[in-house]
Amino acid sequence: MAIARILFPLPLPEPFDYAVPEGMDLVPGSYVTAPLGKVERTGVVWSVEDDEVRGDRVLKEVLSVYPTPPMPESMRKFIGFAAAYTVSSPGAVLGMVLRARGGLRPSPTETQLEVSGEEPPRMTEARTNALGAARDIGPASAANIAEAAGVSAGVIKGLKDTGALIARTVDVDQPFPLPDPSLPGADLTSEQAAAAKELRAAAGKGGFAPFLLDGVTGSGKTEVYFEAIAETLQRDHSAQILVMLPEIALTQAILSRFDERFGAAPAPWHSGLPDKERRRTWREVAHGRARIVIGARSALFLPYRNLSLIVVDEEHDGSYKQEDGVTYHARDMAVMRAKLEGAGIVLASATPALETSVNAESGRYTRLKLSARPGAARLPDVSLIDMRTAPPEKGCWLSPHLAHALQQTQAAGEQSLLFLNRRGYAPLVICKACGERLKSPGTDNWLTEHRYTGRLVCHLTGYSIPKPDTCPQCGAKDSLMGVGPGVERVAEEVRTLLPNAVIEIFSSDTARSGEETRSLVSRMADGEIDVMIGTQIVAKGHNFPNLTLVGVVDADSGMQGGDLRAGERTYQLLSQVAGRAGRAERPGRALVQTYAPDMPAMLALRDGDRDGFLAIEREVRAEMSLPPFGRLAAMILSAPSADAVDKMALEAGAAAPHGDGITVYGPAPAPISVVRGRHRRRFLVQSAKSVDLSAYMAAWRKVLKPPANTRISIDIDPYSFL
DNA sequence: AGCACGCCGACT
DNA sequence: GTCGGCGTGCTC
Repeated sequence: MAIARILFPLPLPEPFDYAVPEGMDLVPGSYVTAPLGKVERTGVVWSVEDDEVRGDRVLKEVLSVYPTPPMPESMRKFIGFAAAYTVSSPGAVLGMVLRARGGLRPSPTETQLEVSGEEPPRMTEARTNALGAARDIGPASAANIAEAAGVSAGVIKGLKDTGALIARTVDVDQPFPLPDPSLPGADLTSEQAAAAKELRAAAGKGGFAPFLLDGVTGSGKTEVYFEAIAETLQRDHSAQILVMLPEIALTQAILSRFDERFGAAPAPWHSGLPDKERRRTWREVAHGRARIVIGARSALFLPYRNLSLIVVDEEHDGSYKQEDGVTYHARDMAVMRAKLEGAGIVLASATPALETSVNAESGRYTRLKLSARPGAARLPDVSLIDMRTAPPEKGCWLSPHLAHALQQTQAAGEQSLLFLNRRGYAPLVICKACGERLKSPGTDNWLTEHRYTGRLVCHLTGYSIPKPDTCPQCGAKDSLMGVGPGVERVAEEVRTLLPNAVIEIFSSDTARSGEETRSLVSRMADGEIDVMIGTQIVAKGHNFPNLTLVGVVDADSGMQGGDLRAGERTYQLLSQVAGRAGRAERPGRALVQTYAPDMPAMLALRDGDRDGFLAIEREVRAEMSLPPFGRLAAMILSAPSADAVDKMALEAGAAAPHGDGITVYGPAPAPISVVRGRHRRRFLVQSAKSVDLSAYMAAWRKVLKPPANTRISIDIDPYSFL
């Protein structure tokens, strides 16, 4: 009897053994169902053993096999690798792969009707209308035809019975149209053409080949990697290509650019995709029929049959780091996956992560540089405003310099963008009478005042209350006062400064839906808005041709929190924001307000000296053996009470195995020490580059026996230190 | 992840 | 005296 070892999409430590019924054809990678406890579950065959029965245990039998092609070996290896690296179980990683259950079954079908050309024996007005509608909208369901014709379902049925309408069964999920790589690409500058040529050469050869496409904002990186996609499609007629984007960039605009270049929209994948589309994309990917997939980080875990090229656009973007559940960095995992698949990979960015930049310098990645913007567009002039010598007036947040620039810009009929990464009106509310700082219950987080909605909101937990009239602490009336700037307050200041200007706030509060976002972006692009005030949502990829002034209200705010990437992130964010200015013919300028104009990040930003900035950052990290010159991992313990978590942390610290070149720091309260009523403590573990830190963390985790209620999570390569 | 088993509060 | 709350443990 054959035994199948089946991995389930659950956090189980290993695959489970099942008997293979006589005549069932199973191979490693087959998608199957099998009884697990009381229920029937879907899993993947991890191996098939021709052996006799294992021990004396009676095994349950595999129930059924799905018609989906088996998961390729490279994918199974990738799952194993990802589980070991992230210190989670292979089943948990498989859980990320099998998130569209319906994708395993064939497409649901629908009965559609179309006109046969035959005349019904008796014609009525309703019948004429119905046949007309059926002719107009083509094959459609009975209900749709009835609605389009404004007749009842009975009329449609009558026509079907006479043979004037004929029914056929069609799949609800249609395959994606095939991309055509032979369509002409955009006209490339000589620099773009040179980069495209190198990518085409590598894509034509096939095999693992990592590139860093390092191009300033607006230099046309997309057109260049389109050429690599075209070449890959041409070389291999079953090749699949994954283009990853930060979640926020998955807009209609990028889909239409693919459509224009390849004559077909790509298959989309992201967390907000409706079930029906998710199922369709999953199925088409698994069958190898979806050729180009465009998706957020989770698209890396789709079951491609022949993944040949991965593009990671905006590779430095923080949203590639998955923070809960299985914590992984999609860019790093993508490189690993490309290696296992023997696929090409292109990391594209205007501000590459230090990790990526170091890999390019060491020659592990080939760097392709794009230094010019096509046409007349120039990078803006950046100047720093020293807020110590040119402070704003009391109660204001814009220095006289920036205020003046806003007035000039409006007078010239051009647009301004103010950037402040703080939602709401004021990030802190205090009581003038007793000094109380209002916090979210059970946490240390300040409540942010939102004047537009009249509420106080915790941005971490979502807790929100109407703004009280009296201080909850001392009861003083009308004593609560917002402290510090948010976008709403800056908008108020601009309204006073420019009474005739059209001013809009662009933040996750004002752009809740795709519709609202599109409307704000298109109104700005069309010049209908004079001053846009936005949070980091404005930093990404929008093209505003008439925008000539970018003001950064508080460039220092990103530097708090003391994590190792603060300087890097600030530089990336600010240079992206500054890059919004001057994308068309008009030159742009960026004014950056800072209290620390001597910081390397600020000086580099002013001078456009990204490489100088990276060089300094690199020294610091190398000196301290921080990534990418060393490794980091975090272990976070949480429990309902501070006492319980402290006790557990003490035991965990004592149980940490000794390891050469490994230092364990902590326990310390995690930077957000209380989340949803759970108290958290964190260990930070640092090691040399050569150490297998995942294995160390796994060994440590294994000797810990967390008491009831305490939970342990491990984060390899922590990014946010929160 | 489900789904069970298992021990303590408000109902007929 | 039962119904049911969700805490803990198992699933080949």
